[in-house]
Amino acid sequence: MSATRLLVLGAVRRHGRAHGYQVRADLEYWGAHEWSSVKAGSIYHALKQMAKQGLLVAHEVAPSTAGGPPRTEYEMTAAGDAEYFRLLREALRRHDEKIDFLTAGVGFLVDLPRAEAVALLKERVGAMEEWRAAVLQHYSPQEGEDYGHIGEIMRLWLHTAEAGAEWTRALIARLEAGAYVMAGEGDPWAGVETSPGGPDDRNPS
Amino acid sequence: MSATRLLVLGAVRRHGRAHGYQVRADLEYWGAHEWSSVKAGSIYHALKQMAKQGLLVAHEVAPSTAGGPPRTEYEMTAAGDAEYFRLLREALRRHDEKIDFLTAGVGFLVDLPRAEAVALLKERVGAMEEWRAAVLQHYSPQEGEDYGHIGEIMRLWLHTAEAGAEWTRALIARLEAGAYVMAGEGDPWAGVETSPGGPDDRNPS
DNA sequence: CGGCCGGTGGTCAAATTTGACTACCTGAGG
DNA sequence: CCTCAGGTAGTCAAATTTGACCACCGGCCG
Repeated sequence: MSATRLLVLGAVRRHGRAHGYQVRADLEYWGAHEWSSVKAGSIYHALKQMAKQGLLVAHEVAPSTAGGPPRTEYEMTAAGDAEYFRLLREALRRHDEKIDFLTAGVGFLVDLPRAEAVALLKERVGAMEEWRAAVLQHYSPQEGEDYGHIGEIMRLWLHTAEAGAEWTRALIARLEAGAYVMAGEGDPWAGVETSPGGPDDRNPS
Repeated sequence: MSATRLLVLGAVRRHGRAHGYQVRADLEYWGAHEWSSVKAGSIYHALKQMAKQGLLVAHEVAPSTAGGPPRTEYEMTAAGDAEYFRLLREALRRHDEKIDFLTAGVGFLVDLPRAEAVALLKERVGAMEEWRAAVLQHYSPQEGEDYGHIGEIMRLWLHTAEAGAEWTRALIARLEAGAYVMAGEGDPWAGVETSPGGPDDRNPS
């Protein structure tokens, strides 16, 4: 359930067929390096791995148009498409995953039909509320107990979760009000560029 | 800059000397499995690795008090202590790290003198505010631009960051009001248990 | 024309994480 | 007394991530 696979599958799917560098460039353009530490190396690894697992097919391709070593193009398979949607749904549904996974899911949100996206997000909110109640229950100091500064951890998580729930509710409202073009409503990616230039790799922090 | 190393170093430090299972039990008791996916395997790896790097020294020890294979105890070195504080400071200072790293930092907050902790947290808030301004600047839609649903990613991050900043400010206030016993003020860990029992490993999700 | 800078496309080793698995001992129940 | 559940302590292979590095090409500057 990693963000990497979702991002890479999503990028390849967008083009139908893509080589590693193109995926890399897209992710860079989408600002993925800002919120999801996906390094260049992981992309090539993920492509190879997923090809081995039948989620993609690899095509060897001649030395390329613009200098550099020969490149390999990858194409989605039916299995890859299924896995993509499985990951996408998990990303939106689960509240107990790393935030970069959710973020990647949001990036591909419009690949789902509107009703399903809303349903998944509502499931998310519900799970967060349950979780919140469970934490409060478990950590409410009983007689003579004192969690000391450890209580701060709980506060931090409750605070973070509350913010996440708020954002989710707002997104649901926007979707229900008809925001964005979703799957089955035309081309969701119209107007949203993929990538004009290449990535910028220098000075990786 | 991983949460694992900070957690493991912190746990060993707490006991002065500890074997892998003890660290594992502590983390479990602290609820670390709830917020920081640190798996048992990683703990043993981290211990060995850090021993190899001179942050810990390994002592071979006889078959143990309570059944099971012989265990290895690890002890902090001066270098380990320095690394611990380096990680701890980074955890509190950086706003651009994964949340489990921050959480681990909070767990060990009281190992720092009060003034330093407050200073680090203030640095954190400052950095978040700058970051926020930069994002808003960069993503304010110009003439004819439309980020479409990609704007949701930015909203999510701004929202999350805002919640983090709020929590941080509140924590600073509590610290300035004298909450908790910090380094140099007595025993910060008085009353806060380490671990009474063992970890529970079944049904790992 | 020579050199070199930056973009292109990728490989590689090392570190880390993950999840399953092993092996031992103790105590309770039959 | 036997067995079996469960706690104790850790290993291992496979997957993944990280960060450094390589090789090639086009164009620009002097």
